[in-house]
Amino acid sequence: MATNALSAFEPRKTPVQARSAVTVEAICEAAIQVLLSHGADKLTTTRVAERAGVSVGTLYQYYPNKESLLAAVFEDHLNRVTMAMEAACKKAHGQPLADMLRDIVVAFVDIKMERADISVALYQVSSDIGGPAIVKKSIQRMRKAADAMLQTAPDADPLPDRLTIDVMFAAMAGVMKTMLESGASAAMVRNMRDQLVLLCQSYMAAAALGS
Amino acid sequence: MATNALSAFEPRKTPVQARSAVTVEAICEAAIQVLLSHGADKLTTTRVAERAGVSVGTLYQYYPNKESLLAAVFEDHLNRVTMAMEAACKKAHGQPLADMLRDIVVAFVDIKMERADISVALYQVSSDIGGPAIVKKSIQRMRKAADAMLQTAPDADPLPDRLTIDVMFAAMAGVMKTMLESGASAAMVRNMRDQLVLLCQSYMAAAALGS
Amino acid sequence: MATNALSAFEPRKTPVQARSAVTVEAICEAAIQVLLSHGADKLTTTRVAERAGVSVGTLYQYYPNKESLLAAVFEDHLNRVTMAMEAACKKAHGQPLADMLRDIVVAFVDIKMERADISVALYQVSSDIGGPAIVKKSIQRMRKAADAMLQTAPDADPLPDRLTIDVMFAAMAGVMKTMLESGASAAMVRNMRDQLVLLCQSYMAAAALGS
Amino acid sequence: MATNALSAFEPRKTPVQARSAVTVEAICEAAIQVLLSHGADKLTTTRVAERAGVSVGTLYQYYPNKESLLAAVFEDHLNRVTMAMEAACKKAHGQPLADMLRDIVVAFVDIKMERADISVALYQVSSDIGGPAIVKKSIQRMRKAADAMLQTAPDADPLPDRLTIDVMFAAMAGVMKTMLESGASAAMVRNMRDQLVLLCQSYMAAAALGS
DNA sequence: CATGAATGAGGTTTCATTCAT
DNA sequence: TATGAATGAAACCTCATTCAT
Repeated sequence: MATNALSAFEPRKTPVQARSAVTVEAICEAAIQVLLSHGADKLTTTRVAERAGVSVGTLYQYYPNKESLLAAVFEDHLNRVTMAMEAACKKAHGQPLADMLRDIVVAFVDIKMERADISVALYQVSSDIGGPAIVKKSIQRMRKAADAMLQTAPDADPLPDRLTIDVMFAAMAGVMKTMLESGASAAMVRNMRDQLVLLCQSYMAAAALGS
Repeated sequence: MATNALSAFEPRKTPVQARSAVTVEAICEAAIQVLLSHGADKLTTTRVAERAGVSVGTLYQYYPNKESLLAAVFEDHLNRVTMAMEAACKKAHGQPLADMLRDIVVAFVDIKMERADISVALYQVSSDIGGPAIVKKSIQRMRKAADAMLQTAPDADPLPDRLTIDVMFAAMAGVMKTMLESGASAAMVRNMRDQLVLLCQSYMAAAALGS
Repeated sequence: MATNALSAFEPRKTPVQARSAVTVEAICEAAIQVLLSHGADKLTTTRVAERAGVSVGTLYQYYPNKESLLAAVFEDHLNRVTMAMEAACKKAHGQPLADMLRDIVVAFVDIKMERADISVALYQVSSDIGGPAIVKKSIQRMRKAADAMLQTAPDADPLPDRLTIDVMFAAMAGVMKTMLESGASAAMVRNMRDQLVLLCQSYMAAAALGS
Repeated sequence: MATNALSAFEPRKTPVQARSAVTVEAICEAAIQVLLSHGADKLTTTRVAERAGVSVGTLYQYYPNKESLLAAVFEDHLNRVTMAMEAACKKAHGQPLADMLRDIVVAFVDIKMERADISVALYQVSSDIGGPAIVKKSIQRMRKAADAMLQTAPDADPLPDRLTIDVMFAAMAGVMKTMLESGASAAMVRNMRDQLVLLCQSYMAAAALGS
């Protein structure tokens, strides 16, 4: 069912030729640019095509409708974040729990800040395109990676359960979102990141005791 | 500046007569209903008026434009949440820190769940109506109430700083949002609430030590 | 099923105010004008609205889409024809069969020629709007009226069966259509009409003998 | 004038090579398939090319535009019908009038039913491509063949005039169309065919007496 | 004050056609 | 010759907003 619902947002054709790949990339990038400069409600397919330097028709060759374009951009962004998190989890295998948590928080904040503008812009369109459903898939991947990582921690005993991990990620996302939307400075972000590390570490420790 | 930007969203006239108050209430409620049943992008002023049982013209007597209506609904919801939190903070004066945190987390989760549908619905329109700005005001009030509360805690030493409190609230909001959007059951919400209590308590304790 | 399929073509709201009725009439008339002057494929809702002296939005207040507008015009025309035929049938009650047939052929040709331009124009759009289904309803009414009429004929023995009547009407329609599309002169139409009378009379007589 | 107007619909190049002939045939057949499965307004050149297993570009090598393709298909169909009728007329030379009429009605119904789907499908596009003009040419050929045939009838005296023949053909076409559009069963078609024979015979006999 | 018909700018989407490869 | 990516004019339709009644 969820799959069916999402199918309407799937890209129309996969670019096989070099020319096409460039075009698709340009369209996605243009969508982000327009989102940033005009806002979600002023984002029109015509404007995106214009900014991408192609005609509207071309845009519609690759995306069956406006929503599918935004969903693709959204998914792409989430994909980068998720992959960065997976990499961070893998890299942290075998470390003590506290170090693990520090590393993934840092990785999360870093990847988000790297394209902070996009993150903020995409919050705007999330609801129009079945954002929560896409997020859910991303969360599953992250949870899986975190699980695998935690099992290699020498001092994670007992292992945190699923709920604990989900709550931790949700807290991270929430703090990050608030921070991004408030337009925080680099220094503030650093402080916030440290707090987030502390939050995760203390919460995980407490959760271990409490269970 | 922020004030000017927001002025466009202010309601047009204050209902002084009983009849008007009823009408305004009906319109707001209708807006929520439409949001829930049709989604943000299918919400039209005509549809809202229809559902409220009045004509479009009447709607425009009370709200100068669509955004002001949505902003009013959004603000109203946030107001309820904020007031509930202020009340909870006040009520918890003088208690030990852990109890305080438990109480406000419980209050937060309860008030959000009370009209969970509205919360979810409003996430959709938040960005179109300067949501973050409205949220910021709400956060300020909550921080103020929390500050006042914490100063009466016998065991809060040192007092948590502003960043700590903000991070805590942001974490709470993030976890709550994820939970609401995942359509969690009552039982899951209870579990999540307990986790959130744990999170806040452990984080506050750790923050006190760390500073 | 047929009803459901047609429901998409139903007018959107019934005009209750005097102003509206005028508007609706203007739109229908404009649709015919555009059909005549530009042809079916050049008929756009914008053009129709322009010709009617209203805005596109107004057009869409009364018809949910282009097809429903054309279907309404089509149905209206068919209605006039059908009513004229019903009247002619009724008027011919009690006459000898040959006179009956002459009268209804004359009535048919006359009513079609009266707005010959519209008839021709509507052939163009018939298929886009479920024309055959609408026609079927009209035929049923005409068959019923013809049946009632024939039963009062002193010399119709045996009474023609349903197939015979349907074939006769189909033949009439076919001849009429060919004639209209060939842009025949008034004199040619008169001749054709006489032939059609002859055709119906001879066919009915033969059918009576043959059964 | 008519010639000029039609010139835009002429095929672009005559397929001289075997490969081309196959391609053209595939395109025509695909056009019919699309017409049947999607309807006239959903028929796009791209879709036709797809179904034919060639690229749009190739389609445009053989037909200068969409209309010329449809016109070609239409004309081709009419051609088959006309040729079948000419053959039937020729074959009936020298027979009594009643037999002649029976034979050509049977031939007409048979050839139409042979590809009933195409007939119905083509009614849809007839108006977009100057259908009546194409039909007129076909009718002329059929009239000529019928004339030649009738002159060999031992019992056709006086010979029916042009109007009579035209009316007869128009009646045949009208009855056939109504039948096809109503989706009649094979049995119904047989009955209708018998009626049509009767109609033509009686009408021709009456026309002979009346003149 | 309430109504709801009218407005029309502007958004999304389609599709016949071309042309560089 | 065949391909199919690109084009962009133009179609359909929506909906926030106004204003005469």
